[in-house]
Amino acid sequence: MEGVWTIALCEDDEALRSVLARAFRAEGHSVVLARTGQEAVRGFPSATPDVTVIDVGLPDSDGRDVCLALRAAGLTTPVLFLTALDALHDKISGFQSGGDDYLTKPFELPELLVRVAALARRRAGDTATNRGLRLDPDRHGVALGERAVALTPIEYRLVGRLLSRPGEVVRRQALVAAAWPPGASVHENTLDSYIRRLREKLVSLDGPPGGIETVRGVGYVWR
Amino acid sequence: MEGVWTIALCEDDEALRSVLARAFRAEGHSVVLARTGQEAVRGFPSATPDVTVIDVGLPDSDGRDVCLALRAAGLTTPVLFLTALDALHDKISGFQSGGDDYLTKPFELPELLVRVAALARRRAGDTATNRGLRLDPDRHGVALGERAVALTPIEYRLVGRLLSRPGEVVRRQALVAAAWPPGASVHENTLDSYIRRLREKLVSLDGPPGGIETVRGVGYVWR
DNA sequence: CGCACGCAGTCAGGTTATTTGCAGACAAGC
DNA sequence: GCTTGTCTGCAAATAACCTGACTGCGTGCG
Repeated sequence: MEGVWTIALCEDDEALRSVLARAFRAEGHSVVLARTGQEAVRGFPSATPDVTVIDVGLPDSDGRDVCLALRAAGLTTPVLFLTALDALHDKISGFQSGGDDYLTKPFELPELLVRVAALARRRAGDTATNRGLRLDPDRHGVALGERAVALTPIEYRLVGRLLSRPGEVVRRQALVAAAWPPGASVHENTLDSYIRRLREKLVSLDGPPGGIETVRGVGYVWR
Repeated sequence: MEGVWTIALCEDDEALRSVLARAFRAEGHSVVLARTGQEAVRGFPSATPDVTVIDVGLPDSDGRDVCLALRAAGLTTPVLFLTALDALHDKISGFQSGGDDYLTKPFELPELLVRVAALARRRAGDTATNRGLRLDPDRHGVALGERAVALTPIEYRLVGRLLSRPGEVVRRQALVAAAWPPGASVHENTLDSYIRRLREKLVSLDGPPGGIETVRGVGYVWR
């Protein structure tokens, strides 16, 4: 896994939705769910996901309209369409309503995961620069200009989560959920230890001061 | 259309090849053609295309091996695989042998054009070379200057995958997928053993130190 | 046939990096 | 000044990896 992302999923089928959500979480990503197009349009923009997966065949509206509505709401994340329709015009119109990829049901789970990863990676390349600091998937670390440090898997997922939305407070609980496998029992203090070590590694890059700030009683922010 | 590119196409079927070539040219791109994997490996690197399209089912070799060979030869362009196989493992191993997209025959021409355009648009910048080490397909081994060592099939595919993206961490899972036939059950430790044997063989070439570095909890990098 | 050989896969034990938990110092907010 | 939550340094526990040796399988050769 190259990074830690937030994935928005809009799917009406109960079974499929939970399978996909579990699969994404198993890879360490956070998931935002919606059952209907309406829910998606209401919920996704504020979640600012890294990738959006939308079922075209929603009960209340066409997934492509949802995509357009999301774009209109200012969401710029890549969109992958999921659909039972495999006629050509559907694919093309999927791409043309702002979609970035297209997958026909039935599909195999790993293929979806791979494609989602490809989309997220592309986006990360576009935007993951925060004051010069960027996640470096190649080295599995972070880099600032020339300098770079390697990170352990947990550290990597932690910065990934913080960097993904600069200026936004991330709750301790959310960080734990992002960095540890689901269901892991994590001692309160363990997170503190990691933050400490992260800060240590980050100063070794000696960029401008700042970085991980703590918000007492809530969590941490990247600034 | 956003630009004019050079597209390399490796396809053995006469009819399909000319249809595709004509379609690409109709959009204003230049096209470099190859009938066989051998031709592709010889011709594509010097053509430095923006996108490479490879048929997996070539008569003389597996398209994925062609991809590995091209990558080893220093070609960094995105690769789109074309294939009649739509079984899952084929798709996955396509992605993991360094492919960037995958299209199953029969496909509709506009879809291919759209995907090729997407790849060309996000074409990555050039990357580093392999410090003189290169894959030697004839001997089925690796060579550094004068010296050369032979490799077993699995070893060969492993270095191939590592060399294909120097400096980029390759996950254990991806290495397994690249080196073993799909669905093979590979004991955790088996990969370790192979890496060990590879390192052993590589020091016998006594080039500069370095080579395969391990990234704990993730995979390995070629440096 | 019987043997040697190279390749592939396994195992057990040693060696590290990573992860976790503790316990005391510190700082913020009431 | 007291409580609560966070920081820090450290050491134990764990998991990942390395290593060397061993087994089984097939191929080719005498």
